[in-house]
Amino acid sequence: MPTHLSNLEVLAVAFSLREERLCVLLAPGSNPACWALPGSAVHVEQSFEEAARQKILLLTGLRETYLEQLYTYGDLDQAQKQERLISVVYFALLPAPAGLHGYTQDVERSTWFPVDKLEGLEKNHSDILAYALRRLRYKLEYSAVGFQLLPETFSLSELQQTYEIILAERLDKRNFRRRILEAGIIEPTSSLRGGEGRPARLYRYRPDAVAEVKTRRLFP
Amino acid sequence: MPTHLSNLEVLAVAFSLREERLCVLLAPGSNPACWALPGSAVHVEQSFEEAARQKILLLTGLRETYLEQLYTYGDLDQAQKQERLISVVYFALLPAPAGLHGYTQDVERSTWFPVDKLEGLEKNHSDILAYALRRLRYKLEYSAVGFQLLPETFSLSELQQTYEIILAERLDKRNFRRRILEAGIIEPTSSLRGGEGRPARLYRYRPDAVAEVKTRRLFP
DNA sequence: CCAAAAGTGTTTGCTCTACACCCATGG
DNA sequence: CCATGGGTGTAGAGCAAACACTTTTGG
Repeated sequence: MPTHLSNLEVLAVAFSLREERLCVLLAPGSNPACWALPGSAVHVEQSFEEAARQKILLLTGLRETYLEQLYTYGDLDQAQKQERLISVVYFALLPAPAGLHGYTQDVERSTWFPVDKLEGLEKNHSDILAYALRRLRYKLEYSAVGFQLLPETFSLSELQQTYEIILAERLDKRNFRRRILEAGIIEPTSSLRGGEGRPARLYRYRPDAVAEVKTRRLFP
Repeated sequence: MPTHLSNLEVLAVAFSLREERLCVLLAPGSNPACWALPGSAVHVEQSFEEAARQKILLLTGLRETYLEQLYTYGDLDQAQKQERLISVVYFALLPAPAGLHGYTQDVERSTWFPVDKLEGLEKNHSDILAYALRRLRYKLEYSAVGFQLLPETFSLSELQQTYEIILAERLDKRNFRRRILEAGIIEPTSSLRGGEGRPARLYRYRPDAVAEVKTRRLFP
């Protein structure tokens, strides 16, 4: 069986909320005129997931993020046909700093870009991003990943805002609360958050309750 | 950036119906006491998907099958830590020959095994299979892959039987028909199939109607 | 005419949706 | 006491589930 040379990288499509917009983390591409999904070689004795996690840690300082394998591309290099670039793409959700606003980053010149108006991405990366985005919206509907984009505790209004931003549609407040609470995936904490208006009860994710959710769609 | 040696293979988890049971295609493993998912090296100038398709063609004679990438494993070889085996796993649905019975194969000594009582699989392969099976059941609920396991034309009873076998539960005949037909994913042909009892109208898949289906679950 | 499988509607309960007002706090 | 966002219930519509008999063919 003939084998051949291949290069291996992991790519990360990392989403987060910045100033009430869904953003993706991009780094300068190999072509300096383009932005690209952050990627990294996989070191010896490191799993794909570890490599992706490490890259995200490096760029954002966040270690414990939601991470899931998305797809693996293995197309041949157009120039040198003998050489194949294997890109294992991971999908990550990073918590927004409290209040949906927050930190900026300039490690390796990577930055957050709103997903809705992106151009000048490196070849193929727009397709990968579009796929990841579709997957995110999809997941939000039948699974319960929303709060992975929020800090450890959050109000129901913040959570609803998150869903609205990603799904790009308005949701009914009462229905939203009922469904999320009935799904049993979050639980109230004892603390409140003040601000303008009446203080909001803060909730936290119940890590034990992941499995149950898949039964029915949250937003059919 | 340190790179290192890696071997690349594609694996196929190919499902089909044999004698009213859901079966998976297995080949002799590298350890001769074990069965394994059929795999193949990826040739130069061949995409992952082409490699998977070719392997299935070789083992079953079927070329146009439903195929989708499932997951990529890249664990380190336990023995030689410098060496990594990258396994890109594909998920395939093969049409049963008419009437849910059918052809046997003995190419490369590969055979069909019912998924419900499997043992003696090669390391990791049971997990991969379990994952693929979960995915199949899942897909069946919200998407419309069921008839990929049937021949080109089929009766509604056969289709229902397929769903019942895979989901391992009984479905109501009238409700099943209504939903499938309302989903608009199949259309009646002009032919009937005789047999015992009243002849059944045959249906065919409408390839144009894939996108629509995702809107709502077929079996909530 | 009997056996065997195909085909067909309606009622009931439940779930989703739409909708408007009171509550708690800070200034 | 007023502005701001947080929090709450219900009625109606639409969808899903349960259910049994008639039709067509072959032997």
